[in-house]
Amino acid sequence: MAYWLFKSEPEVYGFDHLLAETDRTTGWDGVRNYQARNFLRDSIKVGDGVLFYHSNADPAGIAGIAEVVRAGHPDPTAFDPESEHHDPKSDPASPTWYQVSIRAVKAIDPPLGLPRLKEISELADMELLRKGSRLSVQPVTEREWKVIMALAGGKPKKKQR
DNA sequence: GCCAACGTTGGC
DNA sequence: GCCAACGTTGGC
Repeated sequence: MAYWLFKSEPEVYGFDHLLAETDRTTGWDGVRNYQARNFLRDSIKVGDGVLFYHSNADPAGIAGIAEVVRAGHPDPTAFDPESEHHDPKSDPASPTWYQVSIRAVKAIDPPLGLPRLKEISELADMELLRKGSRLSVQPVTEREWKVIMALAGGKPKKKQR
């Protein structure tokens, strides 16, 4: 069991889109970065937790929780000439690009905004918060996951301000 | 819209 | 293999 953060622009595909899918499930296609591809192909397993992050958004932040329901398999959009993610260089016999399938678990509404996340000292080392970080599929530690779950639970705390 | 940070491409 | 040019990401 491991934890991940997936980025998406909500104007393109937000957590609401995932909730609207059949069985709240979709293939996470279109990833065209090798480091992210390696996670999708090799590391992400059924049952892993996913933080659904809205980038280029107002507000930018974690908008939902999902779970992995299918491990890495070839991304069909790479072979589809109609797809904007088509990659003619990818050979179906030895695919370049992979996807996993995820299912929505629950929305975080309102999202956990980026400024809020930056305030949490236990999250200071998150890949997401590193300056210049662009990785669209990234690992999250168990500790970070638990902290975020607690924040997402929305329970009032004494120290809240 | 700006621009820093990053990844990829291609000439050499 | 080096690295400049270019395109993209993503916060602000």
